Amino acid sequence: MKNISTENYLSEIYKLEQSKIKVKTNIIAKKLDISNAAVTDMLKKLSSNGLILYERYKNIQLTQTGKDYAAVIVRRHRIWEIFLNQIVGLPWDKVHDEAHRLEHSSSDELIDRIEEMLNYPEFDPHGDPIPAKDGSIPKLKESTNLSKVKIGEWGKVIRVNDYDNEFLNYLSRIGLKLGKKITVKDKLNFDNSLLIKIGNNQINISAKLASNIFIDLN
Amino acid sequence: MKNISTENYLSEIYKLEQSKIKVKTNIIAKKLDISNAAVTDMLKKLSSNGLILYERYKNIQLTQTGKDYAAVIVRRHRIWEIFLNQIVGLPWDKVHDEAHRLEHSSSDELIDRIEEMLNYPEFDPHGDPIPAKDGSIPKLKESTNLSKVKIGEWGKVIRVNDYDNEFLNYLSRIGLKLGKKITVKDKLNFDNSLLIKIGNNQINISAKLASNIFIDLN
DNA sequence: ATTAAAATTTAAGTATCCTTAAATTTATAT
DNA sequence: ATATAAATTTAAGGATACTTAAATTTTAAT
Repeated sequence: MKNISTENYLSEIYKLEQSKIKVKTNIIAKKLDISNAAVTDMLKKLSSNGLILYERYKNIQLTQTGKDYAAVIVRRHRIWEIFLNQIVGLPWDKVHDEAHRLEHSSSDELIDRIEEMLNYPEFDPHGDPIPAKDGSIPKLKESTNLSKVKIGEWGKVIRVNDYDNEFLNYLSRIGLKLGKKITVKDKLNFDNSLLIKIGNNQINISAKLASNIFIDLN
Repeated sequence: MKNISTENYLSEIYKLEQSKIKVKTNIIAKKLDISNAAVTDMLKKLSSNGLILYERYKNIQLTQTGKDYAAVIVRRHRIWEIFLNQIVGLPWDKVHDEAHRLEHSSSDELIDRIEEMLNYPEFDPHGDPIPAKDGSIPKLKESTNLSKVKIGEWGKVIRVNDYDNEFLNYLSRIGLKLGKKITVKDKLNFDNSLLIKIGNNQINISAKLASNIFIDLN
């Protein structure tokens, strides 16, 4: 176990790489809510520790060592999330923050044991894949951003972004969970909002909200 | 949540006070495995933060604020220990270290939820009492140090010290658990070791080992 | 009461990870 | 192509929590 700060940098960079987003000082600073200068400082350290490839003003990349280590952290995080959700019964919008702290404080033995208890899950409560012990990642089903779904089409929710607790809490309140069927009934050009049917309810959701929900189209 | 270091100091001081041991720089340094100078430094900070009463060269005492905060940490630790032992299935000698890390990374909501799952236990897997939310502590049954038990007497194990994993692991291997009946069959003046009967086995244990086991005498 | 040993504190310095402000480099718009 | 904006880095500095070495105070032994 390295220090918490290093672990946070590595897992943010890892998640950005996974989403095919170019990794830059700026975005790391925003994600970690610290100054750009602090990030530059740390990038030099991570680089000299062989965890990332870094040249001034250029994009950042994890080395294989960095990637392996980051996968361990992300794995810890996502296994904790399922555990907290399924076994402890914490709601969707609480598990992320809790898991974010616990991920730095648990031995591999504990994580492996919990993984076994959960019967080797592949996806966390938000639909994100859980890296296996060897670093391999379960394939995500192809998905469509809800904001791109056309009127009349329907599908099942397979992933939601987990950045924002208010967002997740709202999803719970409208009964939106992984696996739920959603039909797009209408779209307003005016504000790009969507009228969706979920269960027996029809609700209007904003474009921004829709863009954080991913659908397995029928 | 304050920082990890502060939490470690407070819970060590708290445990020392609970055991009626005079709290001195020296002993804190040993418990936390750091230099005396570092402890002196930190005591000044804790004092100026109103968590302890401290005068140079004198004994140290928690203030009420410090005591309340320490109880929260010790509570977190011991609830995690039971959870890890009973729900996750970690052995006796693994739970302490794991809980020691987790105690700094869990919200009160999580701890309360786990406490509920465990049906409000009063003692941790080593027999130590769990402070309640209001800081009150379940009364320990009166106990006798095993090394003080006379030949022919018997009783049940109600607490063991949790300082040393090798010790705990050895107890497991000889089948010694909380609640087990132990009879003292003989004592050797030569080295103060004891011959004890536990289950159907008779074994010889050292004076030092015995002094870390506490018995509810018949 | 004196002295030696033990405990404690002070002093000086280190590593980590952050800050703001200023300087530099890169990207974008026209 | 050039000006301007945006991103990034450098520079200087701060808080935290350690370290070792030296100085001071307390404790214990005689």
